[in-house]
Amino acid sequence: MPPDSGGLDYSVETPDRSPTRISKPRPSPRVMGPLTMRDAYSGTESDRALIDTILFLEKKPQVDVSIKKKFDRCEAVKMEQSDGISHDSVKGVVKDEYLDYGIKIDDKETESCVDVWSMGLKTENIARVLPGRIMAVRFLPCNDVRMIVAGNKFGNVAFWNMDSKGEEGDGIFLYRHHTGPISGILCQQSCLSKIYTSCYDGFLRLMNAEKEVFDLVYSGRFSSQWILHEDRINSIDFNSQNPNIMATSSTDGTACLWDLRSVNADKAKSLKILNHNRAVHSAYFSPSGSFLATTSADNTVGILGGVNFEDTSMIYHYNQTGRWLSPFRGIWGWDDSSIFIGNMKRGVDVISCSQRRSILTLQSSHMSAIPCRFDAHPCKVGMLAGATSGGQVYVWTSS
DNA sequence: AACCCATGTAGCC
DNA sequence: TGGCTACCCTGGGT
Repeated sequence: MPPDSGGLDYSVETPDRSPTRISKPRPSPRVMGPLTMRDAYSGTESDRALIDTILFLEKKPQVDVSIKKKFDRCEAVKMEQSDGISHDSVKGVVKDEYLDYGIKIDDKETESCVDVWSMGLKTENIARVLPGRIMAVRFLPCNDVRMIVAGNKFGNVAFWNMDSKGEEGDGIFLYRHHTGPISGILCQQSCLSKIYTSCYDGFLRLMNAEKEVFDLVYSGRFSSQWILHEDRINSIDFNSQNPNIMATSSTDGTACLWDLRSVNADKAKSLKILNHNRAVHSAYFSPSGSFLATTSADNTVGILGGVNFEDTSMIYHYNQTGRWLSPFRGIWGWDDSSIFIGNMKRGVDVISCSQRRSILTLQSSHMSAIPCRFDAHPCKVGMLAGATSGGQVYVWTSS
């Protein structure tokens, strides 16, 4: 998080409507639930999203039972050629030197900390956790429990405890958390029980997972605001080395780098603008902070590196997801070596940062849908989650 | 400004 | 098994 709150008003308000737990009953005096079809069709809750959710809970097995094979080793497909790479500049970085942005350049060709070729998809690591399209997926940053948090377009949030197989509900707990699509989920390692969710409805909610208490922490009121883009902002990311440096991506076709210290002034001026030909759906810093990866509807993934991110490489990657899938967003793995991004062939392309090209595709016959949104486990290297528009979550692990 | 089109998934028959 | 339809309300083209 940036050191400056950016003028956001964090005062707590009484929620307009308490989010409601809708999974199988578990004793908790603080929340409503479980809901029934009668609830769904009567009173204020009679909206389509809730009905869909109830129907899903009543009818659908939560783990795909059609899967028969026990274990499917990753069918890694070697990319035949480096398609459409343009190397504008991939050289000339200065080692061990702090530059204008306060970001240390690391040009070492370090060995990747994970063998991406060994990443595989086990059937027990596949589950349908939600109805409808998953908009955001996150691992709980915890070494002890493999817990996944996913949010869908209806405003539901699911918790999937991957370690509680065979238990009631297969370790999947579903909450009605928001009234619109979940735009983001934030879990912090320092306090695992606090999970923030943001929503298209303008609300930011904090869930205390231990007590199952939900609080509205932010309701869209600004004491100040910045106009950074001409169109919708699709992603915000902060540099791990210098949290004053922020990256945004926008439907206006640009990804921008900002210095929050100067953005606080009247006029916002970006440090750098990367122009794409179409909407930019993500701009994420690499774990070390030395690189920025952008994903755009113009069918490119951009990698910015070098001194003040002046070296730009545009890598061809087909990103036309159409109307029913969430746009792809290339995420970084566990170091600066690779970027993971979904493809339209029900696979996950792994882009090598140093080679500036796709080096392999993770594929599996058990994937019935295209994974669009991803998260790399912050504690477990090689554990990657992908979420689909059908509510499934796939979790790859490396051997 | 109005309209049209493509896109993938799941559930139903 | 396969064909049909609802979903959805984007983003680009005409």
